[in-house]
Order: sequence, then structure tokens, then C-alpha cells
Amino acid sequence: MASLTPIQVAEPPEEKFSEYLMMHGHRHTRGRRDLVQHIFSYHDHFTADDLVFDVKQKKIVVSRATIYRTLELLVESGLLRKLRFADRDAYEHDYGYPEHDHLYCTKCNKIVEFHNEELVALRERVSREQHFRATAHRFVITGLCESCFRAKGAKHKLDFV
Amino acid sequence: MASLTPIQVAEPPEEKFSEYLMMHGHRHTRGRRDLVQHIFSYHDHFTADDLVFDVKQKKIVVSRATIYRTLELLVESGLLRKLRFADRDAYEHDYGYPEHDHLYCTKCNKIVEFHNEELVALRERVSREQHFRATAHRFVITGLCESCFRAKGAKHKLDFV
DNA sequence: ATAAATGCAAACCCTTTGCACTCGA
DNA sequence: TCGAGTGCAAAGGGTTTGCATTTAT
Repeated sequence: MASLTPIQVAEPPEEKFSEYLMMHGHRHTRGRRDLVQHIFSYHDHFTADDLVFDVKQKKIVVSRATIYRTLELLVESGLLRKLRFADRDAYEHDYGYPEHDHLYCTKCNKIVEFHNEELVALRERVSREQHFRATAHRFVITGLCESCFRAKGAKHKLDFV
Repeated sequence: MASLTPIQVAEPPEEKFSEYLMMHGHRHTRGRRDLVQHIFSYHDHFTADDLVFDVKQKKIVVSRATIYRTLELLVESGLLRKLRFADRDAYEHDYGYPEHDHLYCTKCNKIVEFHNEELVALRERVSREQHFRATAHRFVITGLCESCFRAKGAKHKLDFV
């Protein structure tokens, strides 16, 4: 999330999640608390598997199942956004960050974010032309980041876009 | 592919595939021939599973494994483009069709194509700003097509973008 | 003839789920 | 207390693969 400035938010994500849980009759458990805290203190984009790894490192006790289940709640509550890169689901902070799109380096898998006003306008224009009610979009520019381009070793084959 | 006009191409896809196979020391088998012919005579966007179904209908003999393997060759040879919608891989004709992007209806799963020059320019501009060497992009506008919007029954939950 | 292609079924990989146990409210 | 949450391990679902057999060249 390095390249974009966080939005000012009224309350920390942990608190927002608490509220969400309460509102929906869910319990505020140890695992959920630890996960949210971890996710919002460290992570940029990450996968469920990254969390499994991190959690082991940090000796946080939560099973893989709970991780998946908590991720779902975090998406529902608007704290995280679920994306898809390469061949698995990835998550990023949604709460407290502005709308943005991504550049994806196929060599080092780095994800860079950017925001572009024109894109939003373009999306609206295209939708209107096509009589389509847009609710979301996904724009990913795939290629090589500067350092990978310079390094230019074996070219990575782009599987799908 | 209905909404975009095909590009004039020098040779039919079947022939282009033949060349590709030959160039790479691959054999021109019955299954491959039948699949390519089928794909380029009928299909719009489709999944591997769609092919499995079609093939059964048409009494073409090719196993699921061969379908997957042939699809890979078709992507390598530039005849098809592999995309990802919802939770599975989808393919579309690449050879003989102009660059384009997609609108995706989350209710009826319809895929509509569109081409927008500005988007290409925007991609270049953003890439330059970010010192990124773009090789491809993916832009999907998600929402409801006109008829699904009118029908407006149960709202489909957008899982991920 | 012989290396490549095929078909089958098993393996894979990420993700989801059934169920008995645990724990938060 | 007692229903929601958890962990485990098994199931799911799309895709890939090992291997014996078939086939194109």
C-alpha cells in the first residue's frame, strides 16, 4: 500500500470489526482479534497462506479454517478487499484506503497501486454506452517493474490476464 | 465476440495452428484439428468444461485431458486468450480480434466486449509514471447488464473483483 | 519404428465444510 | 448455560499429470 496515502478514518479497523461482529451477533474471539490486529499492523497484499505462515511465526493460535472464515468476515465487513492475482485469492486493506488499481510485476510478483481519476470517468462512460450498471471494476496492468526490467533475465511467461 | 468487428486476417485460425504445431515439432492430430475447428466455428467466451460438453454433443472424441492440453497450445500459439472470470478460466478468440476489454454481468454471467482507445493511452501514461514496462492489462467492469438490472431479483453478491 | 499424443484415473492445490469439541456472552 | 466458533481432517472443484496405450510421421 506504499504508494497511496491512507484516508483519514474515524476509528481503527479493529474497532470497526468489533462493531461489525456485534451488529451481526457474532462473537469477538481471540483468534479474530489476533488476526485483525496482525493484518492491520503488518500487511500489504497477502494470501490466506501468507497468514498461515505469519501466524505460525508469531505463535498466534488459529487454524487454517479459522483464517479462511475470518477473511470472509473481514471482506463482508468492508475491512478487506478480495482480489485475484495469478492463481489464488489475495487480500488488501480496503478500509482506510482510497480506491485504486494495480500494476503487477510478473517477475517479482510485486503489486504497485495507483489511483487515476480518469479511469473512474472512463468506467462510467463505457458503462453508460453499453447500458450497463457498473458496481465495481478491476484494472491490472501487467508487466515488469523497473528493477525486473533492468535485470531482464529469463522472461516470465504471462499465463493469463 | 458479437460486439466487435473481426480484424481481417491473412489465414484462417486452423491454418495458423497447423503452422504453429509444425514449427514446434508437434503433431497434427485428429483431436486437435476437431477442437480448433469447433472453437473457431462456434465459440464466444467459453470454459474448458463448456468444451467437454460441446464435444460430447458433437460426438467429437477427445478426453478432458486433451482438451486442457490443446487449450494450452492454443494460448501459446496466440489463437486464444486465457482470462479468468468468477472462479474458472475462460478463453476467447485472440487471433483475428481486436484488443478489447470486458463488462461482466454478475447475474447472468454475460460478457460484453468493448474497445476504448483512451484506456490504452491511460495504461501507457500510468505505466510511464510508475516506471513500469506494461506488456498487458486487464480491465473488467463488473455489474449488471440492462436486462438483469431491470429484472432486479435477488442481488448477486460480488465476491471478488 | 518410435517419439509424441491420448485417455484414464489419480494427484494437485486452494478453498470449503461436517462434525465433535470448546469457549464467549 | 448453550449456541457460536474452532480445529481437524476430509471433501470439493477446477486443473494437471503419471503411465500404459495409441497414433502420426
